[in-house]
Amino acid sequence: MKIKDIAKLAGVSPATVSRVMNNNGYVKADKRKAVEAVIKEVGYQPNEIAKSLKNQKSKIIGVIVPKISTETASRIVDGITQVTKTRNYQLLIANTNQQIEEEINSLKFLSNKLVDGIIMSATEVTDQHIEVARRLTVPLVIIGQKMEGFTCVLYNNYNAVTDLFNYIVDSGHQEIAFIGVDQRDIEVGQIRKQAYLDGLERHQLPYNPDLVAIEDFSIESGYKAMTRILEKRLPTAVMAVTDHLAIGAIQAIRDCGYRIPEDVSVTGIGDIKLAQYLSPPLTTVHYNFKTSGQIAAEQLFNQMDQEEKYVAEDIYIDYDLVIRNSLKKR
Amino acid sequence: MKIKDIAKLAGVSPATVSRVMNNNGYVKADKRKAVEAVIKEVGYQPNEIAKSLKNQKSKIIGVIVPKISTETASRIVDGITQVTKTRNYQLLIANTNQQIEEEINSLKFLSNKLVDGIIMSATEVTDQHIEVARRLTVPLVIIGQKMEGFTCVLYNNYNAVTDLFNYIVDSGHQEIAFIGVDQRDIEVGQIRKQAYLDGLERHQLPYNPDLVAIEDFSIESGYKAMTRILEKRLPTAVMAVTDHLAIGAIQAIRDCGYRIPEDVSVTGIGDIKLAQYLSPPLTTVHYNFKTSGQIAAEQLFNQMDQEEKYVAEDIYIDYDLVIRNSLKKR
DNA sequence: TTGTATGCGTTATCAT
DNA sequence: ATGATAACGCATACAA
Repeated sequence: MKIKDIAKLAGVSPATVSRVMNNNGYVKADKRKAVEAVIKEVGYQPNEIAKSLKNQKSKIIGVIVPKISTETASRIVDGITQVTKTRNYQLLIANTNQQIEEEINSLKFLSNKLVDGIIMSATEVTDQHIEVARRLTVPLVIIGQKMEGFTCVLYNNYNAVTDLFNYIVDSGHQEIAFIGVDQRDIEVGQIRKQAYLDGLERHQLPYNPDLVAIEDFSIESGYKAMTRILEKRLPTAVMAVTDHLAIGAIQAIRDCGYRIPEDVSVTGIGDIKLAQYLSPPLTTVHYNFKTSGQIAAEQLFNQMDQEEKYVAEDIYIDYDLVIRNSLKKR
Repeated sequence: MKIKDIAKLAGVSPATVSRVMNNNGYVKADKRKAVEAVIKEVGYQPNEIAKSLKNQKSKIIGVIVPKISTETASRIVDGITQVTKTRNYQLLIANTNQQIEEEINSLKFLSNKLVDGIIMSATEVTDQHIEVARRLTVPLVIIGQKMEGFTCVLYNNYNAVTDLFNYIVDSGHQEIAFIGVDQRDIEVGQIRKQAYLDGLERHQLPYNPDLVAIEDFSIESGYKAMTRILEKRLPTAVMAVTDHLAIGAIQAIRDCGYRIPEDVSVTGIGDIKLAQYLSPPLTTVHYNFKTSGQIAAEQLFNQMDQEEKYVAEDIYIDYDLVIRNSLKKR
């Protein structure tokens, strides 16, 4: 059923039907009523693709995430939908499974006039990313990583880890282990580690490579990393760069017969929903991922709305230290 | 940059460019090379919307979920992407926030030739759902609920709860509380409860309304429900219809000064990723949500591929009883 | 106030 | 083997 058919049934021209559908232009009350009657009668719904082609916009926002089945990603997406729905925009999700190549491809593909703007939650930013991003014909907002020349929504990782580190030291810990991720992830792998190293130095604590382990993002990685550390030395506290890593570490510590937090304290970062329901509840840093999605979407719409060149800006999301019982004062 | 421009730059007709892009029709090697050179040169990417209009298909699958920021939903979506990517299909996500109306709207909207097929993860199926679904011009697959006339991917809730109930009774429990959800959710609210009731009868256990509480899906709801039950009576075991409800219940039980599982045993359903990392690790039923997403997508493609009327079928997803330490033998 | 006709960017049909 | 052109369904400029 297309606009022509409706026109015929209502005894008017296609243009009139279009005017009724979009509520613009002049159309007499009786014709309008006739058209509306037919529309309701046959349950006519316009072809969105044809509209997109004609209007040169799809009312779709592309979202690129490294892995949708992750609490972080799904909360970001939730935040994005929160604001896109007020604008009647739809979300096209590209799940890249942490494959850099997939990410680049999605970036290219989505921009082919399929979407009006793109939000990308990134873990790693390569030169290739930047190159493709520069060629984009639609606005792009990045979440989670810094990318020169684009609006980025960032978590204040350095300050967060610093605050957390200070709190751990203030609680009387001197042997603080660190479980991190690959340095290619600038924000999580590099900055969080740097804050740890700077923390050691600031408190005149020695750097001990035996207390540092680098792994992937999974719970299992946390387990492996902690196991490696325990083979060499027993720290009094462990700082993991994500809650999942912390959970794996806790498991490993228990499997070695130690108690938490009596023997070893553990902290995470992220404050996943279940962090407070673990036992002991996890001391961590709360990031409001949903908010970051909302802000990214708002920024994107800002760029889409204004014709002139926008000014890229970095926006830092607030964080909160969440003190629970997985860390014990000594 | 459109096909016409490429044609001009390469000194050929638009038709030839199209042939090169799609690798069909005849085109001499030298012309092909010329066209390819220009395409690479200017980084040409075809307009997907125009292609969709012309081809009468968008290569987009619509996915309707009640709440994306939920482990269940995101794992289902993950499964769907797993198979859509092999077909070069994109995913359009409609996050309905558990609003029935939003669900209906999405169903209507997505079908307007915007998507080639729809997968809907449902919590409640109303007459309105069915009516709109029947008018759909694209195939539809339902996950999680039964809907007459459509292919449904279902969790075998009755059997799962029955197995779990039997296990609880076999472990020596007689006072078994039940925390459920609203009956409008047929599968989770109704069938799981019916299996509980039938379990009582089969084992000649009395039905005690004081031991049954109905709430929403959240952890907080589990807490509230359990608190209400504890005000009246102390069961030896609690069966919650989701892991989140179980987690809330555990919290409530502990806040009343009881130990788990020594004083009260608790079970969940779903086996969220963290279930095994709780203390005590949660006894639950494992559902492979990712698999259900994959199967739904495969079913959808089956329907999209064949021209003739397909036969709606119900597909049940396997489950596994996962015995952990939140339930104690008496 | 309404209708006719054109074009959005692509593909496919039909000539050549 | 290649090119001109119509058509996909809609919105809009222009004519009436």
